[in-house]
Amino acid sequence: MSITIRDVARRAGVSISTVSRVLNGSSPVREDKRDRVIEASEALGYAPNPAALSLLGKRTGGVGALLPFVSGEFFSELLGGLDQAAQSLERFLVVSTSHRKPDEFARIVRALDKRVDGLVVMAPELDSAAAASLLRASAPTVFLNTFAEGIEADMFNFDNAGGTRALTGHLIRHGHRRIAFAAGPPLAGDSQERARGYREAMDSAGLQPRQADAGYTRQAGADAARALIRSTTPPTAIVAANDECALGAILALREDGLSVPHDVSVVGFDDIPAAAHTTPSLTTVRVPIRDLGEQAVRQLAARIEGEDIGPPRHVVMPVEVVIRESTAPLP
Amino acid sequence: MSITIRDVARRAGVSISTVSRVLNGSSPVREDKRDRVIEASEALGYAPNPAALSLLGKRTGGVGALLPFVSGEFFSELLGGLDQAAQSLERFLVVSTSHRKPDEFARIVRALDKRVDGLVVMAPELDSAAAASLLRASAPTVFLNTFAEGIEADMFNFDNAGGTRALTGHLIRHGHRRIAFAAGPPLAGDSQERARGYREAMDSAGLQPRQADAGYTRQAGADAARALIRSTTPPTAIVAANDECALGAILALREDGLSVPHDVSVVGFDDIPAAAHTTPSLTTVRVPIRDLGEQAVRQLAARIEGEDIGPPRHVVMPVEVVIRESTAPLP
DNA sequence: GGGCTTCCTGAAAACCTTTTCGGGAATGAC
DNA sequence: GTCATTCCCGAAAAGGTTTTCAGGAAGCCC
Repeated sequence: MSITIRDVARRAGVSISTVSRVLNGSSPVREDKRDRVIEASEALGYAPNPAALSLLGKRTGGVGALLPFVSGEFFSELLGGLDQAAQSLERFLVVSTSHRKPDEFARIVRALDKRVDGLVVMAPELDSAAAASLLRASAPTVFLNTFAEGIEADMFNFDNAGGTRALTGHLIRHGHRRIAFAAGPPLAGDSQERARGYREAMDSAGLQPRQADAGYTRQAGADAARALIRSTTPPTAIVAANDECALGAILALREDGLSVPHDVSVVGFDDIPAAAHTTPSLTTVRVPIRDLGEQAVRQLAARIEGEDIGPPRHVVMPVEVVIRESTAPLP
Repeated sequence: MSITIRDVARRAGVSISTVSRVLNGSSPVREDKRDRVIEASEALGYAPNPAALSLLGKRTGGVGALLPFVSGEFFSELLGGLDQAAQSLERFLVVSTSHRKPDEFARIVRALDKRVDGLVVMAPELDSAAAASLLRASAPTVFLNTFAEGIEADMFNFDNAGGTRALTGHLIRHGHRRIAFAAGPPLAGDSQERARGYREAMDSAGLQPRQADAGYTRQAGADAARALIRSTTPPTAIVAANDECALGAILALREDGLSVPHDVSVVGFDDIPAAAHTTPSLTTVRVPIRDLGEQAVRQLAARIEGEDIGPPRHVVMPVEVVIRESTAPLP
């Protein structure tokens, strides 16, 4: 059995109320008793039972992170950011992954709700109705990379559209005209935003957009690239939905005997570590993943503490184009 | 306020005991009442308060993971494995990172202990005394990559020594004689094991081992490689403590105008994703990180359930040498 | 029909802590 | 010396749930 406040009280020869008062400094206690309580508490290594605190409606000290999944370099960076902020705020992180099905999502939220003081939710495929029902859960919630309209909650996003717009513009300035977009999952909000940025850049240059269905995986990128390149009018550049997709595309192009960037330029999104170390290194958009995680947790913590930080904020974090070897001017 | 068992009882017109009995199937309840309870419970969307359960000494459904840190590809894979097993066992994952200081470590363990049913601890730098005191905490514990002798607990490790032994042997068979080892953190058990495997292979070939202090980071690998290569008898091959270290070494060698593998062969350890995608791709040892995480959680869950799975097991998981481009026979 | 068993169900205790309430002692004012 | 005030501190309630205990009703046997 573990040590309870009663053990401390017995050893110090006082009541449990007095122990609680000393340890929380909630009201004055005569000096001799206070000393005895402190001595007993330290000798026994007492720590309050978190379950009892939580039952009393006190803070649990936890932040919950609900992520679509957890492997891959993107998430490893994100987790690093979440963890760092949690550490510095003396909170602990409860990570849970939701495997897309909406009812499972609700179940996990309910289970998590009581265990933590607040939730960081990343669910790009979440729609507004689902997000709204989520918010009825009592714990404060911050959304990451989630594009639900009309939701009264803090939301932190990258400038997805701005990123692909800038990348596509870069290709256009390099003389490319037939630029295709290998799209991500159709239901994901960030994916839709990236598609929008691409289309806007193409439109404003008077070029015809051309979209192929792909996804956020290497396999999907490879398949899409093969389909594009074997079509009657193959593109000279491919804007991929993310880096994984771009890396898959490059692999497929090379297998077809094409050179990147000589024959085809390819760009990605996210700037995962592999983007810099692959050959050719990948022109992409650097997103401040780590920052995103950190800021989200800090904002959440502020809400939890009940600080007066105004109405919910919708933050769009700037992204940065990184030019590397996978793009070249059209000769 | 959230819905309690009392709300369900009121709506169903029974006592809270009856509600508990129906929902847990702990003893028979007459059919009409049972139906009413189930109806009420579903209509209200009732879910038991985890804090109350935990207070009663019931399971919390959580698995705690205590890791040295959380970013990097290695940990992302590990987390993926932990998460996958936790998901399939209907448990949730509480992740906490311990930033090495021993007292902080103890603090986190204490805080985590009551919130979860068991702990997966990865602490390569943990010594036996610390591990033993950790085990006095009541929750079942499984150690990962931790080398504490004489500890009565489940431990899952890779065959670290076997891995470097095999890699070093590979280099020796390729005609290398001057093979140096860029060592990892001196206090980490896995690091010591890798050093041991290297030394054993060198000894049994009658070669002189040569060790340079490095670490598990690129920077450390680069520094060590520079020092080695500028010495009077530079090695023709470097065995690095892990992949990050190897990648750093390769970078430094190239900056010095040397070709890998033509002038110097380099090998790593872990087979992180970047190892396959870098140029030259890295000869290394593939460790079943994901499996390790999965198995650890499964073993922990079995202990928690109190299944009769015999005494603590010390599992050494086999590793696999992956030959790629960063090694070549000596001409 | 009376006594005994069986079955079901409600009351209450237990888990651990914080906080409110009330009482007792000490101190100060007159 | 008496009364009022202040200061401490212990008892008890509350929070949500499971489980034990005990009691009531129904069924069975003779």
